[in-house]
Amino acid sequence: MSVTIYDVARRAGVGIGTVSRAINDSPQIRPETKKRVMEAIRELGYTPHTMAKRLATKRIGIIAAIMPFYTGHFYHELLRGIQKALTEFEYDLLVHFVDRPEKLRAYLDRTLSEKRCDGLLIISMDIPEEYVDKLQHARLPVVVVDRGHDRLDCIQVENEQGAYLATQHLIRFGHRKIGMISGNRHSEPAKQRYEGYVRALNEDGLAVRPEWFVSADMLNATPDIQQNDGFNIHAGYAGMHRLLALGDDRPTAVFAASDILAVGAMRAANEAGLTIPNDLAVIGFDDIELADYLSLTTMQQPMYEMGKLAVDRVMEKIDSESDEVRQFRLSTRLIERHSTQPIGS
Amino acid sequence: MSVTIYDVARRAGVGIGTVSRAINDSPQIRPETKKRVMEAIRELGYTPHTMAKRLATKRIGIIAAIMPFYTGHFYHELLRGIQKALTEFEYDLLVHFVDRPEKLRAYLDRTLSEKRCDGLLIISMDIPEEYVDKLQHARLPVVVVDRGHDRLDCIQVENEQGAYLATQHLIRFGHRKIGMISGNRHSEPAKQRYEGYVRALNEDGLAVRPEWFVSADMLNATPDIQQNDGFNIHAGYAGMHRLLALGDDRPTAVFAASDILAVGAMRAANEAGLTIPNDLAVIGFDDIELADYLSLTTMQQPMYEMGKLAVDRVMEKIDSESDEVRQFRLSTRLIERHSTQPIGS
DNA sequence: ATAAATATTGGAAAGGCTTCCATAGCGGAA
DNA sequence: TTCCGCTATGGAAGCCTTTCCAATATTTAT
Repeated sequence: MSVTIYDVARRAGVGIGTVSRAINDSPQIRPETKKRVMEAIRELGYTPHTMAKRLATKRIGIIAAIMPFYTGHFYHELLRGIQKALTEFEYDLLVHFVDRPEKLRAYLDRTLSEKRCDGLLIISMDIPEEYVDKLQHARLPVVVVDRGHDRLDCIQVENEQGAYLATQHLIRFGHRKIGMISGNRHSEPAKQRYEGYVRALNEDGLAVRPEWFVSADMLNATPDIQQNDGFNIHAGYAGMHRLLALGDDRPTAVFAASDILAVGAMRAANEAGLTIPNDLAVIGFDDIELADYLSLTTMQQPMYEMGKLAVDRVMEKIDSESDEVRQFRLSTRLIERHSTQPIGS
Repeated sequence: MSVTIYDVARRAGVGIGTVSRAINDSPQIRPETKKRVMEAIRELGYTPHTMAKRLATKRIGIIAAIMPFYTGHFYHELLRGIQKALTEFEYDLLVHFVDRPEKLRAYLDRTLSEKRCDGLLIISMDIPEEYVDKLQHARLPVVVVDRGHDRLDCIQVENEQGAYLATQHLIRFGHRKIGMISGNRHSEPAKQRYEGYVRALNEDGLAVRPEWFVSADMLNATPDIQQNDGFNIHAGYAGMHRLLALGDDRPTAVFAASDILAVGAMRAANEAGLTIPNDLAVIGFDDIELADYLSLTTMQQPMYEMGKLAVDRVMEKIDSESDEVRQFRLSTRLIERHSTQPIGS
């Protein structure tokens, strides 16, 4: 029914092996022969059968990405980096969005029981221990993105260092009373950023006051506030309210563990009649689109690079078959805008 | 090397056909035989080879989605719907983000020359005429989402009707001077929404004043303002500035062709000292996450349903092999919040 | 008990490609 | 002219399923 290499071979007066070599840019073929084959291919309108090829080569040409069902700039940029790199390898991207942890298990089971991709990118998700074993046993190349891992390859941003720099930035500008608003404390990035915040404060001998730290899980457990692991606008808003309730004892500057938290926080502050940065300085983390628009000082994460690196690494693993595990850490960059300024200026 | 059905067949003491039947829940097998086979499968740790299966069945189990590289709630929800439906069919989703129209061509060429999916969803994109022919000729099931099309199956929201209802809502609240801020005029949704806006005005005998209509392409061609086809926060901001420059002659209410435009517009209005909804009413279109947060009245698009419907339809086409072309239109719903209120209340 | 109908089963063939090995063709060295 | 050592070529075998048809086992009807 459809045109196969046999048809092409007959038409070009060559063997099927030669046709295959012509298609795959093998050096083992005379240029003129190749030309004749290519001509036959064009005449017959031949297109290679992808599945047959995959069966024969055992290469699928697909990388799967599993990621949480969050929206936002972070994933957008990450995907852009992934896509860019993948296109260069002529690989396709299979995405699977996950909204609940059980779904991750289900998907991993399916991926492991049917080989549907050559490699896997697990983004912003914690991997149940038993699946780490399964993944390693199946020898499926995996790169964990936006989370650290000791037994799997991983790529993450220097969260601790970034938070340290952000807090230091506020200290440099003369702030002594520095609060932090965070997503759920138990999430990996939240923990690391908290540590960086504390380190910067300690280094300058500033107080780490428990009441100046608010995280989403400390607030009402409304679905709004818990979504996206507590990194959402509502948590930022409610968190800031909590800080403002402290009255005169409130922080004069706030490090928000993500830009979207900062946006909610700024809104609460504005509504309370505070102007930013005069009455309150705010620094975020991520550098989302809205940050530029609202002139929010923030720590930029190299998301695009992270995506690219993740793909490069997983392709490397696919090719090498080596079991070596490598951890990558990318650094953040301070983007100064107008939500922070030297005190008294 | 790897375990195949032959190994399973030998172990279970049956033929390979029987193994295949056991795996695929064929009714043509005795329950006890099936049990024996399943046992052998477990013992050997057999997993079916996906590519071989695909070669044999000519079913790939993948739907590809091509979509623009926009971020935002709209695509988020759409993907959620797509994913949900696909999971039910046990199909995978291949996504390809496109940032420039040439890329669309390149991807379509690749998709057409190698059969890498069973069906295609083309989202929010205009399809070059020549590719319409190619797609039809290749008999690849295609559903166009968020755009109309006369020769291909398509699913879109009732843009005209939605805009009509939005404008009518403003009129009902007593507004007579109603402006509109839009993305690029040449984009399909922008055109349709403009028509709805005009229809509502005409119906009530209100003036359609050219200076009350601003679209992204009428503004400075900075990259910021042109991104996302003019449906972005910067265009909303600049557009509102333009309207405010009209002084006393400015509209008292504005229909923004998307929520994100409305957000920019509201910001400009706030900065100019106007309060919403008292000094200016604003209605958006989309119902993005931020709309709820900012209490923006808007027209909600059934994006999740759209995604689900798109998948259902493309699966239907895959199964039926019929060439029938169907157009779907989903209606929008008014979500009243606080950015609009009856005049004088 | 026996024929007829039905339910199960086995395995060859098909699906379309890559790869490997044997063979053919070629130019240059002896 | 005869070999040798390359490169280029042909095509069988292999990748792993599904499917179809023939063969066998089991029921059911008589």
